[in-house]
Amino acid sequence: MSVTARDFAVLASMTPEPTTRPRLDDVDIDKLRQHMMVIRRKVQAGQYVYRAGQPFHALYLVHAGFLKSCELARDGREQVTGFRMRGDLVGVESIGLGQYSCDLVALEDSELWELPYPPVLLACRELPELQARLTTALAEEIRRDRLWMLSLGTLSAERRVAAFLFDVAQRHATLGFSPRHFILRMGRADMGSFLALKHETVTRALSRLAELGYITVQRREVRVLDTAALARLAGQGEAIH
Amino acid sequence: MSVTARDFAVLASMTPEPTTRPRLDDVDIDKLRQHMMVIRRKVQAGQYVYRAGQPFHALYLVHAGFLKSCELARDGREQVTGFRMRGDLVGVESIGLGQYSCDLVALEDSELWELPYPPVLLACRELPELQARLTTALAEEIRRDRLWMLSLGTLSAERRVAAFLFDVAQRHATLGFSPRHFILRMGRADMGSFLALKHETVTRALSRLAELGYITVQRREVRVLDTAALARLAGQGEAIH
DNA sequence: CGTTTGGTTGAAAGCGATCAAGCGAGGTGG
DNA sequence: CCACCTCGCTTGATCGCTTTCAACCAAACG
Repeated sequence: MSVTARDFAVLASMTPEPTTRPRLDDVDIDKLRQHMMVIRRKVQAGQYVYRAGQPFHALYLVHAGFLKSCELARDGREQVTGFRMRGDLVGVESIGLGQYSCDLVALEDSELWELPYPPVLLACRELPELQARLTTALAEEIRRDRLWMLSLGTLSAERRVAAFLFDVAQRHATLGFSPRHFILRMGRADMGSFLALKHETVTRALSRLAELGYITVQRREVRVLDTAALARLAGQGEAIH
Repeated sequence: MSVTARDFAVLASMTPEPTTRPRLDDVDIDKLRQHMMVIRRKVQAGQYVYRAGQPFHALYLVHAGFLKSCELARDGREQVTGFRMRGDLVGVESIGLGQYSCDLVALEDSELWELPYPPVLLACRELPELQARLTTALAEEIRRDRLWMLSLGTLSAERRVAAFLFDVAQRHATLGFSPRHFILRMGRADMGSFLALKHETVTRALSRLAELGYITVQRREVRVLDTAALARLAGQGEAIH
C-alpha cells in the first residue's frame, strides 16, 4: 500500500486541538490581548513571514502550520537553523538588532499571531510573569541550539538523522499528535541543511534506519517502530552505569 | 625567535583596561549594585565556576580571564560551545531551568562578578532598560550560536579555523587588544571541540594557513598577517556583486 | 634530568560528498 | 484520459576530506 496525494491531504488536515499546552499558553495570550493588538496572520506554503534585513517589529507565535528559519551569510551560504510548529515563539532571535537576522518561511499553509514588539516590552513591565516567560523562552532557545550543536558536532550522519526523527516524534507528542506516525513537512534537502548533511546522505541514513527495523519510511511518511533504538542513536538513551 | 615560558607570562600579564566598553557596561553594574550584592568571585585555571546539574542561582559577568562553556550529554559526549572573556555575560543559557545546563571552566585564572538571579529579575522590574539589556543579551547569544551553526555546517575545516581566528581577532579588538597578535588561551583539542574537528585537523589547518602566508603560528602564539584573507575564508569577506 | 603534556606531522582508513542515473508521484496540456 | 514533463527521492560508484593511528618533538614541570 502506498501513500497517495489524497492520503497526504487527509493527514495534513488532521489538526486536532492539542491536549497539552504550547510553550506560550492561552493564559498568556489573553493577558497579552489586554495590552496590545494581537494580529492573526496567514501565510501560504512557500511564503516568507519575514526576511533577514527587514525591520524588526514583532514576534510571532505559531498557531498552526509548519515553518523553517534560515540563517544566511553575505557570501550566499545558507542553512536551516530550525523548524517551527504550533506553540513556538519565533522572532526572538532578532530582538535588539533592529532588523530580523534570518528568514522565516512557511513550509505549509500556516497561521501566526503577530505580537508587535514594543507593546510586548511594555506589557512585560506590567506583567512580571510575562517577562519571566519571555526570558525563559529565550534561554530555552539557547539550550535547544546548544543541544543541536552538540549533536551535529559529535554524531555521525545516521545518528543525526535518528536524533532528528526522535526530536520530531517528541515535539509531535508534546502537541498531542502521534509520535509513532507522522508526515515530515520538509524535504530531504531541508533536513540535510539543518543537520549539516547532503540530501543523498539523509536518504541513505533513513534507508539504513529502515533496514535496521527502527522505522519505516516512504517519501515523507515515517513510522517509528523502535523509539528506544532511535533514542539510543540520538544519544538520549538511558546512560549505562 | 621562539616563544619562551617567560614570554607567555609577560603577554598574559598584559591586561590593560579595555578602551571600549564590554557588553554590560559599568553604568549597568552600578545600577545593579544599588539593587543587590554583586559578589566578586575568583577562579583558578582549570576550576569550574559551575557544572551542569548544579542549582541555578546566579548569572556571571566575566571581569578578567578566559573560560570555556561545555555542553555535555548523558552518554558522555561533550563539546565546547563557547569561549568567554571580559564583558561576556554567562549563565543566561540556564535561566528558567532551575539548574545549570552546562559546565563553565576557567582556562586561566579569572575573575567573575556573580549576579544572584532572583535579585536580577527583581531589579529588572525597577529598571526597564536593564530588562531590555538582558533580553538583548540573550537574543545576541542566540544569534552568535546560529552564526556558528552556519559556519560549522557550511565551511571546510580550514575555513572554520580561519573563521575562529577571525572571531578571536575581532573580540580582541573589541576589548582594545591587538587583533593582529594574540595568544590563544585554549589548546588545540578545545578549539577542535568547538569547531567540531579533531585536534590534528586544527593543527593541520593552522599549518596550512601559515603556509598560505595568512598567519604565523607557534604553538599558541598567533600573528595575523592577512586579515582580509581570513575574513574571506570565514565567509565574512566583502560579497561580490 | 626524566617525565608528562600538548603540538606537529605522516600514512592509511573511513565516511560523507559528489557525480550520475533512474524512479515514481503529481501536475499539465493535448 | 493519457502522454509528457518536472521535481523530489533513491541508489550506485567514485572521490576527497577529515579522522584515525602512530611516531616524534618541544616545552613545562617536578
